[in-house]
Amino acid sequence: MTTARPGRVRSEAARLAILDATRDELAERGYDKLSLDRIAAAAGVGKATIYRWYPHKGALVAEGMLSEHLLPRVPVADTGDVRADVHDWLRASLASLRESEVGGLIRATIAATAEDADVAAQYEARVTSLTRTALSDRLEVGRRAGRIRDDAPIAAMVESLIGTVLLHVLTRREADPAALDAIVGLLFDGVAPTR
Amino acid sequence: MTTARPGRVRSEAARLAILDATRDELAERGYDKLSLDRIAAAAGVGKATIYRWYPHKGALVAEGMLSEHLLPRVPVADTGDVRADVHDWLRASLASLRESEVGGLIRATIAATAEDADVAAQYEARVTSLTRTALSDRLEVGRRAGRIRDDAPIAAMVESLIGTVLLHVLTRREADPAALDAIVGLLFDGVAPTR
Amino acid sequence: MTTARPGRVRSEAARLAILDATRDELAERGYDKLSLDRIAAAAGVGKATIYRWYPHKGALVAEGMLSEHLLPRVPVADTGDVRADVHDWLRASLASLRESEVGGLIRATIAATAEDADVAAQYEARVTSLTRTALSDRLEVGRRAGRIRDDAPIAAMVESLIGTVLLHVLTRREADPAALDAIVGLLFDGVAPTR
Amino acid sequence: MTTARPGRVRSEAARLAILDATRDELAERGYDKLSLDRIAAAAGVGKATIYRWYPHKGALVAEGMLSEHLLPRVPVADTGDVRADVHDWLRASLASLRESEVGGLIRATIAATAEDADVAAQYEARVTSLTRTALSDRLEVGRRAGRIRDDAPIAAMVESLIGTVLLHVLTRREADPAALDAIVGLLFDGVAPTR
DNA sequence: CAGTAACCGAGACGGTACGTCGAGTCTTACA
DNA sequence: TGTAAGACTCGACGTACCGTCTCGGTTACTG
Repeated sequence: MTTARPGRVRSEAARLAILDATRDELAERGYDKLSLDRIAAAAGVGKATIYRWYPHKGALVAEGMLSEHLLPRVPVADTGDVRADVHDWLRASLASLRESEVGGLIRATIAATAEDADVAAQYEARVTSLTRTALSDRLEVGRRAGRIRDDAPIAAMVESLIGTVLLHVLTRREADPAALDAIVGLLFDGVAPTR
Repeated sequence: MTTARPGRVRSEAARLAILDATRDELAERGYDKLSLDRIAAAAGVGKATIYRWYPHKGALVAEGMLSEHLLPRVPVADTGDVRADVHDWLRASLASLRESEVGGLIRATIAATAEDADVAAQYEARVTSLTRTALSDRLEVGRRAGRIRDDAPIAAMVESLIGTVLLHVLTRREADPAALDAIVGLLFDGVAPTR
Repeated sequence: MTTARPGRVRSEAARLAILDATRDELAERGYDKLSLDRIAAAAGVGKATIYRWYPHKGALVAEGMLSEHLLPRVPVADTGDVRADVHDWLRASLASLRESEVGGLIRATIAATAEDADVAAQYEARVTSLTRTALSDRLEVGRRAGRIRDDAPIAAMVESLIGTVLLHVLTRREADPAALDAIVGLLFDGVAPTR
Repeated sequence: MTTARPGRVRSEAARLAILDATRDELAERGYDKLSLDRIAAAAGVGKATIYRWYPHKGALVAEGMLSEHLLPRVPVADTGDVRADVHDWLRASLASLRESEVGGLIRATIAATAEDADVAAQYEARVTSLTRTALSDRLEVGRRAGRIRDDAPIAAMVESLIGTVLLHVLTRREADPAALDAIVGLLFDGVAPTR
């Protein structure tokens, strides 16, 4: 039951213009060079309109991230072959970073996350958790199909996958196919001598 | 044969005071709230002295990082048991983040790395590479000792370990002992069914 | 019909605080040691507010001068005796320089005038011209009363009077009464032998 | 008997290079934009060398002024006709200001004089006094020749002449020939009705 | 359908920090 | 001892943003 207060209603056009302008700024200049003056000007919006809805610079970026406005999702396929599906997800994730706008956005996001605990919490709860769940679910299916050991540490594997992507983003490295194979091999087979 | 240019020599006292003040500011406020005015004041140094040696804020942070001034090193022990040594390194690394100053510094470092490609390159070349080498060397010894398969993807394993630490830093998570065990188990044994 | 632009209106309080602080700084330290940082601090105003309205240091000083804020006016009396009235004006003008604040302000004004052609033009148009007119008018009345020759070079006389005051300011000299008499005698009687 | 102290002797080349560079800077940018860094660079001299000999910026300018390095002298001729000689001096003085370098230098000098009492005193004692004496002497000769009244206020006349030149410099005005005639007429004949 | 409450753009405000430049001092190596 | 070079502290410059605050004006619910 919406309260229906009196007064003018929030302008959706302004909201979207702000988020679009934020995304552009973030991709182009990064988080700490983000300027609300510039965003307001680019969005054709008064600065006060931004501050009416977002208390901090961080809050604005957080909203941008957890909407569709900032980051593309990389889906986890299910072809029946877990190992191949994980491999593909990893390859696709690293490939998406090659598109310069996506790489810039993710790095901006990481910077925001590093600087601001609230942003980090939002990000974890509403963005990373989706990826985490998607991977977990796929691995769980693989386990039930017998492609993964019953007692396998699935959560740890998800962590490793995400951590690997993160490290590649920060070090701005290429996604070397051989290295990809090595990672997937590692996670599935481990390094210990054959038991 | 040093060139012996004319003119006053660079003040080592000023250099150290600047790096100390930078570390304190970084730990306390993070990378994007870093103020060179404040650093200069805290170091008892003119702002021009900072800019004489460091063209960007990023360059200053980079120098701070690759000296002993910013980050503690976590050594990799060799007790004969690779698995335990890796486990200990991971536990110690994650534990060091609990000390609030270290956590703040690392997050500031990550932000700097995300925002500035030069900083990232420096960091990779002079900091991460040390850890990477230390871990690789230890694993290599383990391999020669037969505790690790001959064809094991050691480089990938190192990546996974560092990526895991990174992800914990950014998400500000506790180092849950069970999760630690899971990660080490994963890396050594993989998730595939027993061959 | 005033244009009524959008946006917040200019703060009159800030404008006056800036001019007052400028006057104080100018009297105390002179034109080239004038610091906009100090003015802003003394006026309780952001530096940007000064720069928003005055593009140069010179423009600020110019505005200060042509308002009542910087210089006192010395009136030209009309007692019926031109010679005495001019004498009094000259004495009063030179006397006012003895008050340390006025002397400092005038010297600052002269420095501003010497350094900046725009300031000089403003000063001529809106300050000196008032004195020039006041003296001219009084002398013209004296001419009509027959106390001054019909073909007397009134404009040149005004120039001489102002130039004399100026020279005293710059050389920081006392207003010697005998010298005053001599100047007035010179201007009325000339130096040529009696015709 | 020169004392012949030990050590290297003062470099005359450096002294002259400094004064030349000072004159150029002063003519081009004026007193308050004078930069000792720039002077030192232009003169090929260390900044310390300037400060060894001149305690303040003002002292350097003062020395420049009272040497031949800054200002041209306008001589006072003696053709037998005082009135014409004074007229010519005034015309030549005002004409010299038209040369842009001289005008700039004089205005810089005035600014220096207005800002710094020491400079003003030096200037009065070593520059203006020369002009003052030259004019006084010529007028005195005229008096002895009967072209000027015995009781004429010669000092006041000199003041008026110098004051007039000063006012023209500051107001950046043309030397209008008719105005020149008027001034000379004023000083010789006064404005009072014929006695 | 008039009031009025909440919104909107524009843009000025007090501040903080930026990166640069200049003043005046000090420290080298060399002459 | 004097000199060129150049690093030093201090402080001002003029610009850019921050987050706040009026302005005049626009919706849209409410009495």
